[in-house]
Amino acid sequence: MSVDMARFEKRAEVIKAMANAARLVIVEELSRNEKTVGALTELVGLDISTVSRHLMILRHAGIVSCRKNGTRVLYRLRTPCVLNFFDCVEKVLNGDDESTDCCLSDSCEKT
Amino acid sequence: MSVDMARFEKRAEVIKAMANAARLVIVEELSRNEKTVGALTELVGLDISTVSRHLMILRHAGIVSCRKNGTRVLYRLRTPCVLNFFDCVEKVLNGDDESTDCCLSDSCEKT
DNA sequence: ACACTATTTGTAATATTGTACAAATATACA
DNA sequence: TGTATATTTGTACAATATTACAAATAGTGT
Repeated sequence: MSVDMARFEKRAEVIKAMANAARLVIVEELSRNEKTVGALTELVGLDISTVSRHLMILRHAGIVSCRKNGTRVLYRLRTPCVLNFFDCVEKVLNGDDESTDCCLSDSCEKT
Repeated sequence: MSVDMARFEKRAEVIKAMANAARLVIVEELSRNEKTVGALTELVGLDISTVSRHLMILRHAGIVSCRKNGTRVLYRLRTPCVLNFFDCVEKVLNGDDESTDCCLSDSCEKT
C-alpha cells in the first residue's frame, strides 16, 4: 500500500456527510440563510428527529454550525466552499461527451 | 416540501461515489495517470474483486472511464474537476477557527 | 410549578454498502 | 486447444446508514 489511509478516511468522512439528498437540500438552503430545525424539516419532508440527526452529521463533519436562540436552534453553513461541489457534480451528470463503458466483449477501440 | 428531490438524489449519487477512502485513493492515483485494476489493487490493499467493484461504482457515477488493452483494463479519470473537492475538504477538516457546537445547556452566546 | 414549544436522544426496523472468496469470463500465447 | 493472466460477477456476511416513533431535555412564559 504505502498510502496514508488515515488521511483519506478523514476526507471520506467529510464527503460522506455531503453524500445524501436530504443533507444536500439542507446545505443549499443554509447557503441562503441560517434556519431552524423546524424550518428545515418542512423543507425536506422527513421527521424532525431525522432532520435533527442529519444536522448532527453535518455538524460533526464541520460543514455546519449552530447557535441557540431561545428554544430554537439556528443552523448555518460554516464552510460555504462545499457549494463548489455542485458545479462539478453537474458536470459529471452531464458527461455526455464520452462513454464510461470500456466496451467489454464488443468490437471497440483497443490499444 | 416543494424541492426537486430527484435532482438532489442524482447529485447525491455522484457524491456518494466519492464518499469512500479507497475510492478517493483511486481517484487521486488516476489523476496522475491511467492505471490497470491490478495496479490500483496493489495501491489500495483490498481484494482485486473489491477494487473492481469500486471502479464500477466510479464508472457508473461518470467519474472514471475505461478502455481495454489486451487482457488488462485501463481506468482513467474522466471528470478531473472532482479533484477540486479536496481543497474544500481540507478546509473543512482544518476548520479550527470556530466551534461547531451550539453549546446546548451551557452558558453561551444566545441571540 | 405547570404547560407549551422546539430540539435531541433511545430504540428498533429496514436498507444500503463494503468486503472476500469462489467461480465465470475475456484475452493472449504456446 | 490448452494454459496462464487479468478482470468481473455471484454470493454471503458484516458493518453502516436512514428513518420514524416515543421519550427525554431545554427554554419561555403564566
